[in-house]
Amino acid sequence: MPELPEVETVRRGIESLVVGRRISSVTVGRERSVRRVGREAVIHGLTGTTVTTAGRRGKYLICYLESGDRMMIHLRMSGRVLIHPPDHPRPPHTHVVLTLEPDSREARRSVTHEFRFVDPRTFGEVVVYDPIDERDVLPELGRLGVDPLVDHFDDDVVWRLLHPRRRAIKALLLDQHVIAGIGNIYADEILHRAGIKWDRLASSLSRERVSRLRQSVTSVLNEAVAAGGSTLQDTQYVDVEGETGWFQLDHRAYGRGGLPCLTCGKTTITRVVTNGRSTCFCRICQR
DNA sequence: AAACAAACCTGTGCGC
DNA sequence: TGCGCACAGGTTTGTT
Repeated sequence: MPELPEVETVRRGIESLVVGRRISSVTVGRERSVRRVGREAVIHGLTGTTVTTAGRRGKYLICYLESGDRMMIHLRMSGRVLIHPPDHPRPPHTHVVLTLEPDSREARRSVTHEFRFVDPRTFGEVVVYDPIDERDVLPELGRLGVDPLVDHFDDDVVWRLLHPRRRAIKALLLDQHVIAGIGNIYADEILHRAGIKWDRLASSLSRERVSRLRQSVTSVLNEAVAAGGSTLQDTQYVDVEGETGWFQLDHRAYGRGGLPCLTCGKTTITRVVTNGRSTCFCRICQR
């Protein structure tokens, strides 16, 4: 579910509601959500400490702790972070709960809250680790590609990344080792706005078209972050306060198979399935 | 190098 | 109303 804009929205929520507040207790319901390091490491690593900074790379959330350790959260398909008062009913599939002490300096932090990691499909995870062990515990972090909003991301960078590769452009956009943070929704939106068909080989695109693609990546992701991400019909994705995003109202391709193309108005959006993943695009606008 | 399938899980929506 | 099946935002691993 959550891609870069949704994860960034969660990161901002943690920044405003969690950073600086002591974690007084930790409970882990489902071991699977902490499978990487185990229940004890998560409980001992978090109890009594404080999140000092909330960071993100691609779809990985990384909270820096006062103890020197770090907490990595990946939401995968169905994970959510919710920050609510203890008397607010815990949703089903609440697997990890951190109790946050009040912070009298700010009204919305002045009472106890629970930081809840909720995840029906349990693909997501919470990892607490010493940064010295990062390479061993989270080897995939070291293999992440450039983050379009965190790293330097200009036409030259994107050209060098894409042009050498004889691979369908959508597959490259989705490849977290190349560019980190884009998933199925935003890949379709980015390609639609760039006017590029999903199966074009990256090596066949001109510098001008790669430049247009880079602009599309930047503008779509920034606009989506500004809108608080995309919440689809099932309302799976919400921010830490339970609010939906709004970028789905600006979708022009994703989920619009059979509906008119809002850009050209001359045809309908085509939906194809490859590798069990759906792709929506316009046969006229995208070539 | 790249394409593809399967695996990890649960919930939802659809057709019958 | 109930049942079975297809399908869903991600990522890794293994096979062609």
